[in-house]
Parts: sequence; structure tokens; C-alpha cells
Amino acid sequence: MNELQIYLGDCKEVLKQIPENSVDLIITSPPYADQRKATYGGISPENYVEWFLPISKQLLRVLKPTGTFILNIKEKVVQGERSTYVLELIIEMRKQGWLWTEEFIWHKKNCYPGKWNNRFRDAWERLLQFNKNRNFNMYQEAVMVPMGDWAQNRLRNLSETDKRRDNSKVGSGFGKNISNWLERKEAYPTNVLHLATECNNKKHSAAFPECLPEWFIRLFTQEGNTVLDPFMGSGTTCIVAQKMGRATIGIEILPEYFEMVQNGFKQQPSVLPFTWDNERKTNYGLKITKIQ
Amino acid sequence: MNELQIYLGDCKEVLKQIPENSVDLIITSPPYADQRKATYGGISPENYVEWFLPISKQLLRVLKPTGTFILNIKEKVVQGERSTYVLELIIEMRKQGWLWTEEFIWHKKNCYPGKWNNRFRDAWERLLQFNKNRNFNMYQEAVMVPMGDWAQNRLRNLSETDKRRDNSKVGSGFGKNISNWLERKEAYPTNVLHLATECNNKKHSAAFPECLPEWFIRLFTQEGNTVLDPFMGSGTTCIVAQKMGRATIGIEILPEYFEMVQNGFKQQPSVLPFTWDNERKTNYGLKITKIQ
DNA sequence: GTTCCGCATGAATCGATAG
DNA sequence: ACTATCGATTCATGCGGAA
Repeated sequence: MNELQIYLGDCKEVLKQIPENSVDLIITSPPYADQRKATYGGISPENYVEWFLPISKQLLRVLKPTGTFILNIKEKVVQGERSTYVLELIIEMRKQGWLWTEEFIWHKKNCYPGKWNNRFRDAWERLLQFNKNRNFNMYQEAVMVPMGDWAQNRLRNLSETDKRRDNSKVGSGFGKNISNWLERKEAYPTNVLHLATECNNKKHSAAFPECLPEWFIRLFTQEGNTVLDPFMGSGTTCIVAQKMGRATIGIEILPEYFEMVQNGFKQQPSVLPFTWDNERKTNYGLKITKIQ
Repeated sequence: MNELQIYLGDCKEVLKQIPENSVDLIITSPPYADQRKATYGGISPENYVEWFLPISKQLLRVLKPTGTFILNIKEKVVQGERSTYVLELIIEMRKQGWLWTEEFIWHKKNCYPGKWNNRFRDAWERLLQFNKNRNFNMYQEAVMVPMGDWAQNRLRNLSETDKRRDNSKVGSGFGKNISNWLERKEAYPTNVLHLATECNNKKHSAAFPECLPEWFIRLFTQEGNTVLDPFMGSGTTCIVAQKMGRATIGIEILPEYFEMVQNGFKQQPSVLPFTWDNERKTNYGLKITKIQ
């Protein structure tokens, strides 16, 4: 069984207890500026970089030279403009020694609704990839799947509504035509991920859907490797990492979240807040063949 | 007939001849920074911001207070890292007086093929929206798209809570009144655009597809307004703007591109390098009601 | 077991109003 | 003048109960 450590406390301090060069993948979604005020108090956009840099410094220390840091973030609108703190953060983290290797796009299919005179709905978030070294571990095969199989499975039980939904134009673009997928032999992923946010009626909704950390864990780690989430929240990343046979470290500052995750892990897997479906096929064509 | 002006020359100089506050929409795809000496002479990533700022200063001058500037750009990978010149450009343009209103994502469905050991294919580009003023013209109805098919089932039978305003219980102040949607056939798009890259086998490879400038021209201008592309290239934006009944200004520094566009406009519309297909509207959900 | 359908939910944003 | 709170607007999804 792979080790699980969850800590209650401020990650800036807790991280100092973690040995250097010991983590293979950091994947986290910190509180965004001025958002989730009710739970996390809210860091203002002006202070965000200053607040985050000491944490990213510790993250740089604990990450293995071959490891990867995935940072999920999106700037909010302030007085009609997008804030620039994320841009400044990237620039400052490079000065710390991080390499800004890539920027993935998480396209949120069911984004927050609303209507404004000078703005459309925001349907994407940044997934910033940072590394310590140009030579990092990446297991591309783990997220590649023969497109034929996937398309066949997809099409076998495709209802009429599914077909029509797939041709939906909402999102301001071309409707995708499922039949186009059939012609492809293999699906190579790109740096754009199409995932819906999970909006179930549980009390604590996850920051991102399970398949998001799952995809990056498969891409950047192997079984037995160590995954760290310094802003654990409701624990999605940690739970997925455990189920995927990775050693897991989670840090959370709020007792209620910490206890919720702790209680979840204490119980039997069958009553964990998440149920794992071995046959699950995600929206980006990933087939999970073996879990646990 | 709407005026068409195309200039041969360096846009930094040519722009000085254009009156201030005279342009409704600037949409352009400047040469990306590149190490190689390509067709445009290759601006290195280190010099990119310095090179672009005098141009953006002129663009700020010629744009109407209610106008919009759409900048299509994507940073290159240099020594395993994404360059930061686009981030720096945004920060510096704000110091010039631009408002960074929004960042649209252009998701390129059929992006350039390839495989690398530590990188997936790049399937998106930035479409940065800048404005002079918080109050700019935006004609959202012109780009509305068919609503998702969920609505047909959803609206068949209205429950009691659907008939009145139903406020969310989480205290977000978010509520809904489903009965407002009964007449609704279309929805507003998001800030993620799904467009296939057009692979025309011309010499110019960097051109974006017609529907990209078309979408922004519909969104930010009306007939008779003025559209400017200071890096005209093969002329996609200018041709689309003319077909849509907008006054058009194009600037190009390379004689061969300039002459190609010039010759295209001299000939009959039927032999223009682009053919306008009324059926295309179905591809991305836009209704083209009147062309020319 | 399937499929169908009702329904709550969501890292939002703006402008007006109140302190 | 300046900030803080409030009301209004909006669409796709997954869950769970019903057919």
C-alpha cells in the first residue's frame, strides 16, 4: 500500500518538513485571488504574487529534478480588466529558478452562466506546467489511446440525444462530428483538455473534476511515485493519487476540509465520497484499464 | 461600396498617416518571435516587446474610444520553455494605456502534427482583447449560437420552481427563472473558440481561417465601420472585412504579399482567392444574413 | 438493468444602491 | 469619493428517482 500523509496547517510552513528532491508531481489549485473569500479569506490580486512566492520556493525545494509542478489558476476580472497577477507570477517564478515549460488549457464545457454587456462567459482556466529541469519524466503513452477503440466504444451506445449534443454549436465553434474520429487510428493528446466541472449536489464540491488530476498523474508519474497537493481542499487530487497507487502528501489549512478528507480515508473504499469506475472513459479519450 | 485602402510599407510608419480615433476594430496576427530568419526577418523573443510597443502606440492612437484591438499571438518554445514575451507585452501595453479586457482562446482542432518527448502538440493560441475604454461597442447578438439540446427536454415541462425565480441555496445570490428561456433558441458564446485551422496550400502558412476575423468583425463592428489589419499578410482579414461591408485598411511590408492581395482585389469576386460559402454558417452556428 | 427526466449547482461579473 | 453589499443575468452537467 502506498503511503498517505495529510497535514493540517499552512503549507508554507508544513512544506519545510518535507525532504528536498522527494516529490515527483505537485498538482494543486490554490485559492484564486479574492475568490472563495468565505472559506479562505481571500488574497487580493495586488498581494497575490508576494503571497505565493514563498510557497513556490518551498515547492521548488521538495520537487525532484525530474519532477513536474502543475498549477491550476485563472485570473479574475477587476474593473473591467483581467488581472495581470498570473502573468507576473510566471515571470517571478522563473526568477526563482522554475522553468515555465508549458501552458495547458482546461476548457470547461459547463462554465459559469451569466450575461454582461461587454464580456462573454469565461470557459477556460490555465494549467501551468513548471519544471526544475529540461529533462523531466513524462509518460506520454499513459494518456494515449487508440482512437479506433475509443470511438467504437463511444459510438456503440450513442443515443440520438448524444449525437445531437455532440453537434451542439454552443461554445461558439464548429460542432464536432463524431464520425470524423473514426478515421483516426490513434489519438495524440494536445495541450487543450476538454472537461466538464463536476457539479454534484454534495456539500463540498471539488475544485476540479477527478479526471483532471488523474490525467496529469498518469502523464507525469508511475506507480510508487509521490504526488503532492499543498492546497488539498476537498482532497480530489489525494484521493485519485491513492487510488492510482501513488504515495500521496496533502496539506490543508482549514480544519473542516482536513477532517473531511481524513474521515474519508479512514472509512472503507466503498464509502469513500468518490466511487471509481474501472470502465470510465473520460471526455478526452482516456481509458482507465487498471486501477489499484 | 465600402472603402478599401491597402498600403505597402512598415506599419509603424504607415500608421502615422491614419487619423486618430478613426478605426473601429483592429484585428491582426503579427509575425511571431522566432529564432530563425523567416519571411518577416524574424524578431527574436528578447526584442519582441521593444519591437512591438511603438506599433501598439500607433494602434492606440488610431483606434476609436469605443473600438477594440484583437491581437492573435502565441509564444514560441525556446530552449524547452515557453517564452514570456507575450506576458511582458501585455504588462507593457497596459502601461501604454491599453486595457487588457479579455483573453479568448482559439482552440485549433487540427493543429500542426508532430510528436516530442516532453511536449504535446500546441493546439491553442491567444486572442488578446485590448480596449481604450471600459465602454466599447460589442454586438453580442451577432454571434449567438444555437442552444444545447438539453434545452428541448429541459423546457418541455416546467416545474413549480421553474416558473418563478428560484434562488440558489448556497447564498451565492445566484438564481434562475427558467420560464424566461421558453422562447430562447440561441445562447451566447463563451471565450473559447473552436475553429479548425484552414490548411490552404498557399505559400503563406500563418494565415488564420476566415471565420476567425469574421467572428470578431461581427462581434465588434457594424456595416460601414472601419477594420484595420496592420500585418495584412495574405489578406484574410481584409478580404473578409470587405465582403462584410466594412471599410478596410490593410498594411503589409512585403511586396509579394502586398501585390498578391492587390491583384486579388482587382479581379472579380468570383476569382478572389477565397470563396464565400453561404453554407459555411452552419459550420459554426453563425447566420450570415447579408453579404455584399 | 436501462432510459428518461427533474433539478440543484457552479473559482462569474456588472451596475445600482447603501454605508 | 470610496468601498461593501445586493440583485440580476445565464447554460450545461451529473445525479438520483421514476418510468
